[in-house]
Amino acid sequence: MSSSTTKVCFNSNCKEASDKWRRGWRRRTGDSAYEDGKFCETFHLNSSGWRCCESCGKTPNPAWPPPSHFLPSQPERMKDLSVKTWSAIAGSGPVPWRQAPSLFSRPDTQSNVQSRMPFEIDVSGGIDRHHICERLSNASPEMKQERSYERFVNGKLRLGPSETLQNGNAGLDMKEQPYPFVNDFKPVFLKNDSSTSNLSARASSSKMTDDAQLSAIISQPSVVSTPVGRQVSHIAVDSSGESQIRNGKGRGDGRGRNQLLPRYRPQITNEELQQISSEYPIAVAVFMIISFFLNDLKKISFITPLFEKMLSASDAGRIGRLVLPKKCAEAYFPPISQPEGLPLKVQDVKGKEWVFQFRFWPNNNSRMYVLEGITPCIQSMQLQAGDVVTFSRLEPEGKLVMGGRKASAIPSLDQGDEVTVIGTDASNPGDGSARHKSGDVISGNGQRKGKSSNNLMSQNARVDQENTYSEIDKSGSLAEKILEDKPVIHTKKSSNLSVKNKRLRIDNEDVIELKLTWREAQGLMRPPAKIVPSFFVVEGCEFEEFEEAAPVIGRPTIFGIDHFGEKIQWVQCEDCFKWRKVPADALLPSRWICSENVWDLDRSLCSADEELTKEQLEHLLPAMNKDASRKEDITDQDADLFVALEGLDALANLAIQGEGEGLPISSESRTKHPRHKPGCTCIVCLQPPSGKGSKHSQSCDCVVCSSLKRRFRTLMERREKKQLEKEADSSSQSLQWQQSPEKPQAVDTHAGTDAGISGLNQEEVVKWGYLDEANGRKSSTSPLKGQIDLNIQPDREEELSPSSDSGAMKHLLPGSADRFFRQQRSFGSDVIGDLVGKQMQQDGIGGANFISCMALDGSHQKTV
DNA sequence: GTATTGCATGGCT
DNA sequence: TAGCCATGCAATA
Repeated sequence: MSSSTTKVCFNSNCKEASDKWRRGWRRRTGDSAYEDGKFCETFHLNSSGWRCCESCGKTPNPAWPPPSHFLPSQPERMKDLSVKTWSAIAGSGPVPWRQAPSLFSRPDTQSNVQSRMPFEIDVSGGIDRHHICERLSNASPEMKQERSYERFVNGKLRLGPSETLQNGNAGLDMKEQPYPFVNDFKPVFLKNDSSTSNLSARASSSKMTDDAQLSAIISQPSVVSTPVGRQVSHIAVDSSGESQIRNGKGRGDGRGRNQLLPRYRPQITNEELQQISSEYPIAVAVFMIISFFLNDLKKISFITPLFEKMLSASDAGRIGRLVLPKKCAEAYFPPISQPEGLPLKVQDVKGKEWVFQFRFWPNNNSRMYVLEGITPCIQSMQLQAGDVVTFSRLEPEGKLVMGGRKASAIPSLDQGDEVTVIGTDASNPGDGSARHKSGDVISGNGQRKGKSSNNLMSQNARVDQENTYSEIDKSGSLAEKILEDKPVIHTKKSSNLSVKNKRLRIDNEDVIELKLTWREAQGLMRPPAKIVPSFFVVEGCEFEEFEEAAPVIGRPTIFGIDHFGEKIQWVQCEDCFKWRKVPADALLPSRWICSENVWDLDRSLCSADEELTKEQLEHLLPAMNKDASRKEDITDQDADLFVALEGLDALANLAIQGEGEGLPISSESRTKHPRHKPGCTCIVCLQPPSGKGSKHSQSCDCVVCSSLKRRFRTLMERREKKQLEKEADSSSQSLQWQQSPEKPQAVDTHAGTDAGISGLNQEEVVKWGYLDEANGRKSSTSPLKGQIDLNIQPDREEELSPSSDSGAMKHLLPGSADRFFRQQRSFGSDVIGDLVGKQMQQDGIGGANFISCMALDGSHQKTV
């Protein structure tokens, strides 16, 4: 208690003078904000000066509304406490119920809380602040947390673990919410004319002590606040399940103490609550707030959303049985000991009363609770499978209220973090597949990860995912086609996918397509704009690492080399479909049009001529089509055409990016690794899928390549000699074999009759890899397939497992050259170690060197 | 033959 | 791995 020489109240607005001063209200934190202040005993209602310490200069938390918001004169309170004002209260001020405050709880910012504990608000004539604060100070950590209402962290609200947001699943993962979020909350109350709530009875009892009153308040769960405009309420279901108070009485048997699954947490919409409480204006809520401080909680009742459930096909079927979540049934419905159960009166939002049979079946030493006879009610609400039924309770009378929500009206993506899959028909209530779990399908933010995002985050996730899909959709014909062809992820059985994987099952066919989509997406990935990646090297491969941002989906382009030898991209205008040349490092949006061609203003209009000639376009498009197509190979006809047009020289030029000139590079040469830049020649990017093809360029003269070439020549000479000997011994058999229909059509390496390879010797054939893989087809347009392949093991050519790669061995044919050619095209990279290792051993290169070579394979210009 | 009931099964968490 | 629960299905009305 500080004494002062002044005899005037510290509050400048107070003109009282006194010799008997007391120190300012002691704060629970014990800080001295008002320690040296002097306050008279009178609370100056209309003054805010008392809030601001004129001694130390400390002011109330700016998040707090001015005091007048809390305690205007009675008529003014009703007027001032608009929804907007209320929201401020909900977010920062004294929130008289449990749920809304818990929205903002966060245990790691206790100090903030302490300064803004609602019971510290100076309510004149109300609760003894000191006493309450003492109680709170002495409360257990859990209680503190429970009562740690709102906190701000860097201007944002952090939501505590026990909170439930509009999607009903927040609180599993703390996410930041922008502060305005709290403005969305408003209470919904019902007027109770007939009875007095337990809360009000307790709170309004004049005999109750403040502590008891506080206890009553704190333990009272049956209050609802709903976010305005977000259509979802906050709920009275606490995560601990300890608020299972029915008619004001807790569950003595501890039922329902376990946490409800997020998908059952109610997301009752504002409209629903409003519908239920249509005759009770928001002003009642305001009145409730004020009444709380005035110890006048009479004539108020509450809606407590209990749980909700998405209707399964069975639920919505003719059977008329609604399977109730066990925990919900046990927590919120009357206890039943007999399977027959008991009739349960439920009122719908229209006020119509239904009677269902609440019963259970024994099931695996457990119970399966059902509501029977719900069909009329379901039909009355026009609900179908996939829609959601909600159960609420009117307090204090405990009347059950059943609501419904159409699937198409579900505001959140997730009920437990589900996401809407683009292309699904969410409006089809019979198809619950419209809702997906993010964790299962796309995103990593799902509840399935054991965490849950709040609704905003979910919405963001949805937006992101939509964008992602959209970008893929726009940028890739395959993706687009997939989305067109597969608008809905099918399920095997039920039309109701609800929330479980079972209901999200994807047919194998779809899985394949999704994989292809992913492959496509990989090809579309680009480094994010303005993001400078860091690089690290793994086994000689340089990787880009984007720590701040993931690669983005860009418009598919075809990389090439222009006439000046510079790398470029060819990109097609979304509108006019003309191909434009842009710099190789340009990051293009998924939708790109000529007007965005800032690099070539002459061709920044769709009316501008295309730079590519028709012939060039012919080369360009097959590559593009191939890239976009799900087909792994082009047809023989295409190959013939391509080879005929360009020949091996063209292939050679295409084979390695940068060695061609003026010709667009096949998309096959583009990076396949999403984190590598286009044109990257590291092993990851050079190596075709499944390990086929070459990792080394045909011009490579590294130890491995030169050794292999030498070894190959020796082997071929030896085998040719053997072959000639055999043929001399059995010329007739040889002739018969040559006429065999099994002889491959395109493996006549000696004849050289195909266009483009005429006159080539074997080495050239090998060099350019004209011969294709196991199916014996001619080379595709893939330049990579035209490169020499080190995946060869001449000494083990007949020992290889058919599973080594591509099943090529199944098609091995007589003739060492053919066999060799085939194998050198088909062996997987997994055998290269053995192959080259043996080779290098023969060549006197140690194993360690070999390992080094392999490690540096992707950049094997380095010395081995 | 149809509807209802009660239980069993199996996918999923 | 236990428990939940969607659904199938046989028994029954």
